[in-house]
Amino acid sequence: MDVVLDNTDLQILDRMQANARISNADLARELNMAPSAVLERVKKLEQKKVIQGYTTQINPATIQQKLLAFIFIRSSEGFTCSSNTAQALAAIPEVQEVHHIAGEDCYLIKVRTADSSSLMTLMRNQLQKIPNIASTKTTIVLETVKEQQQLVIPKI
Amino acid sequence: MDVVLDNTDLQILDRMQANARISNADLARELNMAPSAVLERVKKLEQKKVIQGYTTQINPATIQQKLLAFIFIRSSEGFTCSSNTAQALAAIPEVQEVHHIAGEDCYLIKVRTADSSSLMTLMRNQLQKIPNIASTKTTIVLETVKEQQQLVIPKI
DNA sequence: TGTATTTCTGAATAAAATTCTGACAACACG
DNA sequence: CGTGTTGTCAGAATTTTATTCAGAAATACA
Repeated sequence: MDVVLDNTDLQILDRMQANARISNADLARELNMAPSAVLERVKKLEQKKVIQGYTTQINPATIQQKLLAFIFIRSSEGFTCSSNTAQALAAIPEVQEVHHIAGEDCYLIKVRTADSSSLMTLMRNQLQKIPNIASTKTTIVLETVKEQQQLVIPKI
Repeated sequence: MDVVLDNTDLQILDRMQANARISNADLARELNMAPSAVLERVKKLEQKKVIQGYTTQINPATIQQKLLAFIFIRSSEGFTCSSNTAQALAAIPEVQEVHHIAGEDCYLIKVRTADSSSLMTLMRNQLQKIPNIASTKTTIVLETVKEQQQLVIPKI
């Protein structure tokens, strides 16, 4: 059940993480392999769910998402963090991440909105209407220095 | 200087965010346009930096990254959050996000490691050696419910 | 209304993805 | 040892796609 990745797989993942749209032919050239061999590996990585998908990174400012915030959410006393709450949070498009965390708070979510006023609107109209949410603690991001998944290649 | 995106652009971004490796031909079919027209738009979105890149989402558990944590970092008294500190944080591969935040703390970082012991090692050997870091406050993620950038399509 | 600009279609060409066949190596096991 | 199995790979053939281009349609604007 455990997925085993050799050095070639890691090379492929490393390059595809940096550029998901690299052509299979280019990838093959970089690895000095036949395109068919590389393609076969990529397909297997997809099947084995090592590769979960390919996404396009969009400049948030250009799509009216200039504000980024992290919000800690605490459930009402006596309520365990239910998966319903998590699902309700995840259903909101502006909510880009939902993490169930250890400690007193229940969830940490990452939210993108146009500006601070639309964040307020979101919190009033969407978050507060989700059952069992007792309180929130918001952290506003002033500037993002790095935001990128990066492969940590194990020593061979 | 302001980038203007029409409905077609948003359709393209929406589909490419869901699958960055969709073929230009398929995209054109979905939008009922000629491939050349779609390709032209994608190239422009790249030039205008609306599209910042294409990445592959890798299942963290398969590459020995089973632990996810958020760490709040506070600078030493009397030190403003310097960009040097941010750069030092960003240079660590396990540190996947670095946000400069409002409030008493300076930075919020997102870290992925194999397990809690390797997180401890990272904090001792890497974080604590960065100058001007006074204290850290760590939040361990138990379960991630959602983690995906999602396009918020404006009403047309 | 005329003109410039942008965006599109459709066809041609170059390049790439995909499929397939068979070779080769590593391995398990009788 | 020999044999069958499995997994990986290269190379060629075929299908599909990316890319380029000329000109038509649409749009903006003076």
